[in-house]
Amino acid sequence: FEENKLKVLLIRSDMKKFQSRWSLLGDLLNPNEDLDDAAYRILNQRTGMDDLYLEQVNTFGKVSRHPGGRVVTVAYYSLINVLNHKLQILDNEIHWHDVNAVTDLAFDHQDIFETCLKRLQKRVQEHPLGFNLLPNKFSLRELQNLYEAILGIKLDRRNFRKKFFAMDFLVDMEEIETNVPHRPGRLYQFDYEKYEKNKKKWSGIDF
Amino acid sequence: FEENKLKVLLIRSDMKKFQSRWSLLGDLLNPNEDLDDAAYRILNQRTGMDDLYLEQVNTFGKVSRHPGGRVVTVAYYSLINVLNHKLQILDNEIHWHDVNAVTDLAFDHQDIFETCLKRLQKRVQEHPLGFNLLPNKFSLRELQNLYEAILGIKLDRRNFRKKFFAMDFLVDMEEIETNVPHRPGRLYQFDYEKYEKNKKKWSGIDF
DNA sequence: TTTACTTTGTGTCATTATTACACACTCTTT
DNA sequence: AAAGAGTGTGTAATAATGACACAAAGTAAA
Repeated sequence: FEENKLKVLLIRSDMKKFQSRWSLLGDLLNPNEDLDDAAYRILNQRTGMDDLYLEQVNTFGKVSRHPGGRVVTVAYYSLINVLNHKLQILDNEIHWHDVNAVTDLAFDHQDIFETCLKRLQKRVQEHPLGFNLLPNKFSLRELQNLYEAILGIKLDRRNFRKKFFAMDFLVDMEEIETNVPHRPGRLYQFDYEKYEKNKKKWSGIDF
Repeated sequence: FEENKLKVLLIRSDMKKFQSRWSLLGDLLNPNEDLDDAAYRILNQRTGMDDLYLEQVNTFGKVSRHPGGRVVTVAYYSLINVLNHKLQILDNEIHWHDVNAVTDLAFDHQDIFETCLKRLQKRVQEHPLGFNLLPNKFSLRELQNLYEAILGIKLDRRNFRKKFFAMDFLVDMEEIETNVPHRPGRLYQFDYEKYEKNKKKWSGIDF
């Protein structure tokens, strides 16, 4: 999430057939490696990042999906806060793309991508995942911009604030934004503990 | 779904290690077979049934999950109307079990089973899948019993009826139940076409 | 044939959640 | 000093939900 846009990390395909179209990151599962561990390892190897939200989405297993032979792909998505993690993009064949501008990916990756984005859109309304994409302290405007970017819709500012305050897991840090060209907003933190405690009686965000 | 209970089809494990504990049905993916096709084929081979609702749920890939070696399992669940399809249970090592009485399955199948059941509980509140488990014509009591069995909760009869009528895809067949020891209820059909048309502006059932 | 029993079918009211909308305030920039 | 931009807050109308009661239709048993 950057400049109020939701972005996805893509790499140029190295297959001739797809003549440098973009594709999702991926690699092979090792024989003695748990599937979830593999997803984590691959993400870590490609981005150098650690301690990330990672969720399995779906498994794609059409015979024809990879020109090189039978490949079954288990798709995961991760939420990466570029600011926190200071991702080093070593390879200039790897880039962040606005999710609204992603088209025509290599293999069946367009399908995989859209499935993952839809899953994120749903999940973010059921659990407070969004915070993984924000700095530790954030203003409500930043939070709202994030939700609008993920869901692709405009939200009413007053109702948005009401809703989040009612959920009662934002902690007022008693600080305000700096370097904004207007009246600065208050900064908040997400209270993971409080959320975990109240999880049971909580059934979603729902915009 | 039988006798107002939601049931799952289990088979006795043939592995010594699990000394005839129950397990889910499964088999191997063929080299030149799409994953979804394989799920369908396996279901069909084991049950003789056709034309079923089938949904991929999750992929389980812990190294240690199968004592015989590395097996990655892609879990699907299906909704089978036993009455419509007249399942022949050829093998007496295969049985329907009340979902509330399923414990201690072989392998990691308990985990898989619970994941699938949770998915069904969620899905059935987002899409009208339930009809796959009912006869073509059904009374509102049957429908409510089904939802109660799937969700494991009691629902208010009047509100339930109101909700379904408001959705407006039940067709009144102008017939009534027979062979019930009380006042018979009207019979309804699910109108797939109407549902498909109105799908967009429809966001769930939500009990 | 009468009575008890069970389940159907329906309406209303109180409560809660959602939506839409306006204005004074604070800080920055010119 | 004035303009610009976004913050922070309240309220009223509307819609959705949940709780609840009673007459009617059929069956079963006396």
